[in-house]
Amino acid sequence: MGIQERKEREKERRRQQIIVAAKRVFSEKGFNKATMEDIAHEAELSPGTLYLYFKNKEELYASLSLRILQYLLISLEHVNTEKDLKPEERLQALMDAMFDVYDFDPLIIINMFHLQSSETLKNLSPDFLSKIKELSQKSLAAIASIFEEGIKKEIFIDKHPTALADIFWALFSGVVLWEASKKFINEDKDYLKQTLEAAFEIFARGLKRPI
Amino acid sequence: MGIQERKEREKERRRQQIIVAAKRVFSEKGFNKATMEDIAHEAELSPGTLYLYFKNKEELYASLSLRILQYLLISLEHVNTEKDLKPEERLQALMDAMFDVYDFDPLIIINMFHLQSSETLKNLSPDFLSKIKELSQKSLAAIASIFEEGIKKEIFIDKHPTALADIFWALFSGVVLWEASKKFINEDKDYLKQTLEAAFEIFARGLKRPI
Amino acid sequence: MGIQERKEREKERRRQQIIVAAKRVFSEKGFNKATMEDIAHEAELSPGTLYLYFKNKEELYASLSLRILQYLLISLEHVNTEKDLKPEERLQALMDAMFDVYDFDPLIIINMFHLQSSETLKNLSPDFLSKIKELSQKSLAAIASIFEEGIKKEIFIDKHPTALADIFWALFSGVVLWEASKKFINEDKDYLKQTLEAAFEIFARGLKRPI
Amino acid sequence: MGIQERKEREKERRRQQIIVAAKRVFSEKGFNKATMEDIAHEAELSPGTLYLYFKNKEELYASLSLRILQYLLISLEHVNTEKDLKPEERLQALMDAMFDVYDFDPLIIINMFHLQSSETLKNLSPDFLSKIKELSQKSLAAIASIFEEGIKKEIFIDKHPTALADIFWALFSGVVLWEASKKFINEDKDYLKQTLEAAFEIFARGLKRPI
DNA sequence: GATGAATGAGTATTCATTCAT
DNA sequence: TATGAATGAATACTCATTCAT
Repeated sequence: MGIQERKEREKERRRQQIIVAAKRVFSEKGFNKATMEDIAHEAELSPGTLYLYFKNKEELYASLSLRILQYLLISLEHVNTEKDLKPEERLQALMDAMFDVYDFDPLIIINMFHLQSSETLKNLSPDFLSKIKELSQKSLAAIASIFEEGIKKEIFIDKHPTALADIFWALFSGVVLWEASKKFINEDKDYLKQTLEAAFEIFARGLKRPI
Repeated sequence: MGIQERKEREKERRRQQIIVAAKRVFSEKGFNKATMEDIAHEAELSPGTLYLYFKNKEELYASLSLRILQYLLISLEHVNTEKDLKPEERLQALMDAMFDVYDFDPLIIINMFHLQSSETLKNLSPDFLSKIKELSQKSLAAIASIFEEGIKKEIFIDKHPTALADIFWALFSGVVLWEASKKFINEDKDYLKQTLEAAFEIFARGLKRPI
Repeated sequence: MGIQERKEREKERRRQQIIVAAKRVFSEKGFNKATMEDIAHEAELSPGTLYLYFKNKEELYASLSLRILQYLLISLEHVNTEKDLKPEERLQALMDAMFDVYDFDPLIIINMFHLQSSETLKNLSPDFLSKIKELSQKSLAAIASIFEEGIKKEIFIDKHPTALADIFWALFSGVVLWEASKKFINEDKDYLKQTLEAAFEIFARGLKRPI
Repeated sequence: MGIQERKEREKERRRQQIIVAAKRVFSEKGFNKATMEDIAHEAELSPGTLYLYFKNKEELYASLSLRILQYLLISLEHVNTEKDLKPEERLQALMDAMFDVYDFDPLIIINMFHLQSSETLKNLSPDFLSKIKELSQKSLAAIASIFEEGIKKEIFIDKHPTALADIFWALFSGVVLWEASKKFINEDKDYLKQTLEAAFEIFARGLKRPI
């Protein structure tokens, strides 16, 4: 392992160290109330150091989303590349993947909505922004692709795969957000999994071409 | 009309004047960038006056949500009180009502999510908060009630009406938010209505008990 | 006196209050080391209030220059409008005026050089900037005008009045700056007046057309 | 050449390398906007290395002035040591020397004024400071010495040579600064040489004892 | 000597909120 | 009631300088 490579690795470790701290602080306080000093403190670094690794507060926050988008895309591609699945089975695999992604980071949807606010987008560097867009589009495309065979074989209803992907994603994110909201308002227990399961069940049935 | 009552009416008019101005400013700039001075200016009042009618910036913003929640509840109750509708017809009426509510104020969902962030809730007065919760719960209950007959008659699947209400609401808000997001990222045209229609179609079919 | 006018007057008083405080603090610490908080403290106001009257730190500093430029221009115009002065007498009046301006504010030249740095100019509002330029140009023109008659009557050498004005101003500002510098380096006594007098004497003689 | 000496030479080369880079960066960005990292980058060194050769940013900047002061002093001494010059001729040689020094580094005066600000002086090491003072005083003395013979021979007016040196230096620096300023404000062309020539002409005539 | 990653003190500016009038 | 001038807490970000390697 050359010196160059070791440095690169060290640098990546620092980034992760900061991201982990940022996630903790942002989760607890939300974007606005969390200060860079809080995060630096949590990461046991000085504020200045954060800026060696992230352009600004927005980009640090957005990095959390980037990470999850990467995880999401990999999961989705896995669903697509699995062989010999019937359309219904592949749909089931998609749903399982979404549960998995949610488990990996339950803040996924909240992060992503913050990310998409126009104010935030303005403060990101172009490079960063295009990475986000690319991952975002690929993920959607991956979801769409899952529906394709089913549509072609006339098992699923005759909609454009992209439209189905939008609806599927909207349903997923809607349930996640809504269940998070209910917690704030009703201080209920966490029904996320159950609701999501029921939602997916309805979606799956609604997706099938009526006989 | 007594003096007391006239004063009350005058006061209410001021509140509305401020709310209208606030809506314009918040829509244009978003919560963070909008300043109380902006709103005061738009309402042709002084900043101090705003605080005679609203406890603080958060509560002013939340008032926008309150207003729409009231509209929503009335619409939903209307769907419920209409007589002689078959479950499928009532479901259709619900969907139409949601389109209508969205037209009344397209920012509905965005407002509501801001409202539900824990940061915001902390700054609201208890009175206000309970009004919100009440309306919120009543609305959900109204939606749930729409499904009841269909479930009883075994036309709709056998889920708890509240669960179906959650899913329906999540689907609606998910689509609204997601389509808004896509505009930021892809600068696409506005496909909201189409996506919503397709989503509702799938939902309606998925809701029906399989034969 | 109407309410409007009284408010206007009150506002102007505040501006002056701030300017006086700013002058004290900037004189003592220089532009960079002086903080807005220092100035606010000196003015017995809060930092925020400074920004109600001045756009930013640069513009507050520049206001000091504006004030002196106004004084300078009035003095110079006075020299020009005085009647029945022979060119030599008018030149003498100019020199006296410069002594007077220096007494009014010995930091005049130092302020003005800070003002003219390009970094500073960028931070000024266009309105402010054009006021500065206008006063600056008028002052130069006023000096030039003082030389005109003498040139026409062939008492002074045959140079363009503007060129003479430049040289005169350069000599004045050069002496002021240099004597200020010497104080820092040599901690000498203040020879400004003597040096300026001698410099003016040489200039006056050099200005006369050789026989 | 011993090892010691070779090291010494190597060290001096590094200093020059840094000074050259510093000059480029400071010229382009000014003192405040120029960062030590900029300079390090320009010198193809690391920031830390700069501090092995210069105590701090101020002293690095001041080194530029030191360099030009050395050049100035040599030029002035050359004027003094030239033999068989009549006072008027020696005065002319002085003026030529000043043109030459300006050509060597047009930022000379701006640097020197920065140098003389009290803020800067506080940050210099005593050694460095006394070098500056020494060169500065010697240069003034050299200028004064140029006038001496002319005064003694009653060709120049009867002022103390040091006073004449001050005035001469003030005139030179005043013109340089003023012409630089005019460029910022009026975006005029560069009239420096012309103005300086005219200024020197007036000075030379004013210096001569009236008959 | 040279490096360059890490430091952390330092500050202009904003804006929700107040309160004397 | 209404005003709007004044407040002052709060914070992202910079960059000269250091020091372990």
